[in-house]
Amino acid sequence: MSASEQKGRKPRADVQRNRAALLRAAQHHFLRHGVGTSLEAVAKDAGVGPGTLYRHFPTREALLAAVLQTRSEELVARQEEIAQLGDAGEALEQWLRALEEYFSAFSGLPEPLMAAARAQDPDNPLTLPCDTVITATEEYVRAAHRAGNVRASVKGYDLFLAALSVAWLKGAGAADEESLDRVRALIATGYRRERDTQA
Amino acid sequence: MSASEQKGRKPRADVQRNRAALLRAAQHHFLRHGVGTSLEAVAKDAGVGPGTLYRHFPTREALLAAVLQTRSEELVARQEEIAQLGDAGEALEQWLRALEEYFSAFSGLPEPLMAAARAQDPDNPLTLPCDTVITATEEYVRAAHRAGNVRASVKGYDLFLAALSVAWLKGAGAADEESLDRVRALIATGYRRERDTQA
DNA sequence: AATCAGTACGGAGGTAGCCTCCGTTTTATG
DNA sequence: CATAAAACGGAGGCTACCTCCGTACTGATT
Repeated sequence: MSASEQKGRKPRADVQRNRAALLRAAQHHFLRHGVGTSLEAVAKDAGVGPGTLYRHFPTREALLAAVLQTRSEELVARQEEIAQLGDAGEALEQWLRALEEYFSAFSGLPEPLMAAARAQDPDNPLTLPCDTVITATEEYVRAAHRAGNVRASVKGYDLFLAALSVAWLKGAGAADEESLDRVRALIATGYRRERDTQA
Repeated sequence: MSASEQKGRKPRADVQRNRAALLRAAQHHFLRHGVGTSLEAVAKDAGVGPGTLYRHFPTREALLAAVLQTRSEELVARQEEIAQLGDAGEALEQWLRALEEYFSAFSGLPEPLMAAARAQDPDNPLTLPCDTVITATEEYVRAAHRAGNVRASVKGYDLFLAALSVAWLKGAGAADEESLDRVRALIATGYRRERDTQA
């Protein structure tokens, strides 16, 4: 018993079934309609009543965090790939790109993530993943600092915010890919340390 | 008769009265609770029924645009101040700062502005102010390009998006002023053309 | 197999906000 | 003062949120 398991009773079958159905339905709806989607619709789609949904996931954030779990695992995988890279500057760049994709998983996701990042509310289920990526970003920045790839004034949290902003721009659909690429380049130019200023 | 006035009948007194009361109440509520505030509460506060509110302002955006009018005028005033400046780079910088403040007038404002900027829907009352500031930004960027203060790859629309993003960060309350300042600096470093790379 | 107790289910129902429709009231005008 | 056009306002239909509690299900025990 590592922590909070095996209370002596086998978990009920319907609980697991419903939880899985809810997660499946929720992912579908979040993808299709963004994080603001109707939770009642999710419940109906999963074939359960609203009460069941709220028992499993007391808040929208709880459901979101659970659905996001899959993406978090992808992010970890990306980190392992990135670890293969020799160049710390390149690693940071790829990490920021991965972050941005993570934040763009569902339209409207940046909003609650930001709220969680700021509030540091231990009851918010998004706080944990949020803190995790912030810490990771800080480490990438630290490495890039040591390698001299990034301006000294740049902090990890700043780049977290920048990635979140770009994801917001993307998710709100306000910008075509070209504009987004130029904004990304703008930010990259902003944090990179000039070693060879090309012309 | 310039366009659509003086239809032969004097405008009713109650119409003007109610409109003014609605605008006053709306500004108050937008300031206090953000752009997502309850419109019914606004109506009640203005002392009118919901029907009256919706007759005057058929959509939330219409009300928002009307309330924003005052701020737009402030922005024009800022433009005149900025016009006094000799340096195009300085002018651009101040304009972006003014833009950011404009976008931060109410919490949640960047969202509908972005939607309006993208959709180009002539029925959306926010499209006009949005286009206006985009055009103005493009002009400041053009001037700064000519003066050699800004990288050639940077477009006005990019900086509009950047200002909107910073306003979003600010309004969502996700960042302390220090972080925001560093993000602003990051962006500024990104668009400025390096002439004297300070050490 | 049958019972039992604990757990989970589900949907009814209270709350809130959106927006519309239409009978009533206000208003400018002759 | 009479009249018609214009505006009012609130009732009501809708959707979504979230909770509460009687009922149903499930795993354990005998």
